[in-house]
Amino acid sequence: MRELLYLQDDQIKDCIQLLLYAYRETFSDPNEILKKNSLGAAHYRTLHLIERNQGISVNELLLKLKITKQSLNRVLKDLKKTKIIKQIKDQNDARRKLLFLDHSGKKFYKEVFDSQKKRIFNALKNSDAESVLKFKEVLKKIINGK
Amino acid sequence: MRELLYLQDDQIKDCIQLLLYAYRETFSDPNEILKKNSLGAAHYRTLHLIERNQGISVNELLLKLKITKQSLNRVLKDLKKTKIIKQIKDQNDARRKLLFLDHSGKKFYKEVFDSQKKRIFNALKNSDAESVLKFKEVLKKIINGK
DNA sequence: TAAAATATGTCAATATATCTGACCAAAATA
DNA sequence: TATTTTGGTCAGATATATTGACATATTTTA
Repeated sequence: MRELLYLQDDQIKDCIQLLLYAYRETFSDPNEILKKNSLGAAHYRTLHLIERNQGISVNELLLKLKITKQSLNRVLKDLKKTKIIKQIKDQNDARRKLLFLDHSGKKFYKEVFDSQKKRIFNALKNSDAESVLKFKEVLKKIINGK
Repeated sequence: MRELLYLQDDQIKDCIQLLLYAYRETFSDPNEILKKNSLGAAHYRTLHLIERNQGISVNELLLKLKITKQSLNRVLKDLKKTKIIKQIKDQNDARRKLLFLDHSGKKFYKEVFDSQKKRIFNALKNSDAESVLKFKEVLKKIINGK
């Protein structure tokens, strides 16, 4: 069997370290703005998913976040109180409460996203289209992998 | 100016989400083994860096981890107690205490790393060398970016 | 050599984000 | 009608981090 350089342990450890740093930097950028609004990283992760999946139900959100509903509820309560998100009963199934960005939510989301966007934008700007494509492909394989 | 598709907000949001998922999955794999040894993710992050940088000092470790020394000390204390790491005085500067894997550390690190390796290994195995290269390049740009 | 700086460690209080487990109510479904 | 699904809540525990104060040993500097 051919020895593939990029499959050696050292290379894999490199990847793991890069992933750790990239995640940490990307998700620490919005902390300042979040803190000013008495919110934390957990609120942003949730907000991000609601913005990307307007009308998502609580259960669906739980599956994506992989946390307990007790944890999520603390976050949702804070986001509702500050009018960042709202919940609307599903017409077809009144048990389900669908989540949307609320009044102050759109402005707030934009603000937080912009603080995080720069880092990714610059990285992609300095890469060619193909690199970005491959970058995403490998990430997807990691997510679905094991 | 040409409109680059991969620089649009939606694409950037995609990247952010992929990064979040990839990080979460990769760093949740070792949790089971860690828990069995009464250790957590923080211990592994530290252990990983010590393995990759044998002989690193506490201060250098702090800079890489970006946490306070009080936080790090809890982690180091646990890792020393269980003979996973050891500290040896720097010959040239006796204030500095250098960190190395200890007796049970090598075996334990291997075990934990292996639990995390599969996911990355498979992802890279199913990618070509160039993709892996580009993947790492973009990650590096994200880390150094903003 | 005395003073300042550096490297490490510790104590205490607090914040945050998560967990487990128990329980409840409304609505849909079998 | 009985069961399941969806959402919410209370209480207590754990893991990881913070701030701020202080202590000790060692090295560097004035």
